[in-house]
Amino acid sequence: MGSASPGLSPGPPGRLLLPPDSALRAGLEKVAAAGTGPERRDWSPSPPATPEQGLPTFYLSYFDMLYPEDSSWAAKGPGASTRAEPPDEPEQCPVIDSQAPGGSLDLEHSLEQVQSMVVGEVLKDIETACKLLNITADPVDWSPGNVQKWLLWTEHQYRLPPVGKAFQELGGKELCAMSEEQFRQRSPLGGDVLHAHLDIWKSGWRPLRTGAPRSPSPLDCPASTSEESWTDSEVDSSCSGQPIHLWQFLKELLLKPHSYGRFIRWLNKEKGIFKIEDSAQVARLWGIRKNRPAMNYDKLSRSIRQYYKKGIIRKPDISQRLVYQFVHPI
DNA sequence: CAACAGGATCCAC
DNA sequence: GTGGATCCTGTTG
Repeated sequence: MGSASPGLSPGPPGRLLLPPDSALRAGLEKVAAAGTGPERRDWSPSPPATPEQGLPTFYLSYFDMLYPEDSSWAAKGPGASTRAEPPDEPEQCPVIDSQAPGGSLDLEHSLEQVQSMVVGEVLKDIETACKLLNITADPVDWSPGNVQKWLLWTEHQYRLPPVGKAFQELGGKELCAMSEEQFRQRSPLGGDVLHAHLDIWKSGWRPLRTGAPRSPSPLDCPASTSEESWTDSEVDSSCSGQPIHLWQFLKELLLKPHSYGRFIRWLNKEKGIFKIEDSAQVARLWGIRKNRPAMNYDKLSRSIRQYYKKGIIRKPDISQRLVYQFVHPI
């Protein structure tokens, strides 16, 4: 890893270039600016959960795809797993480095590709959050409980200071009606960023509903085809708002390595063996999903152990700490 | 000390 | 009844 995303300096040169009419663009740029400015606010009171700080997860997750850690993005086929760096065309990222003289057309095309990739990732993340939180994509529909879930989630994802209390009792409609200034008043630290995130949601949910042109997401409902093959169809529980099972939730996290790979990841996907890298974080996510603020790994692991009898999850043959195995990976 | 195993109880659906 | 959540005791590495 080491160097932070090359060519992604916060200033105009590395700015996200989204379609000019895109409301998403505005939100993204606001969020990006808030997170990467020279006077970037460091409000995480506790030591960050993950080592590779520097950029907020928001940024990281969208640029992970440009410099993929997980092979899924590289799409080199199912076999090319683990962290073997993609040997071919490692410089897929078309940004910056406009060395090629007269290559402006190519550059534009490349930038368009990057834009659509970023927008696609934003939409995918919104979808994922919808599923994991069991909320609708349109913030206007949110109940006060949904709003709190979203706040918790966003705080957690983008390491914002805790602001949930400042927005208690607010429904989605009220939230959406609030200006950035009002956000700032309620939450001087991070209120503006939160507003920007909400902006993204407000403009982002539409394509999800209307089927506006965009690349299909592996997490679309109903389950679509992707290299994630076996997990997709089974995991897609939360589309209909049914209560999600723990094993489904775990698989959903495993499906998004570029978002949750720091918390939980496959050790051997074919065999269904996975490792919980950050037990506290996984438990916390599960708690958010189930509205159980007191959730911890002790309780979560007890629930996992209930799966032993049911033949859903077991300990792998060589038992290791925090490593479990899905009994029926296919 | 954190992870692990599993019994017991409670609760929502 | 099912699927968890919670609490607990005891074990293990």
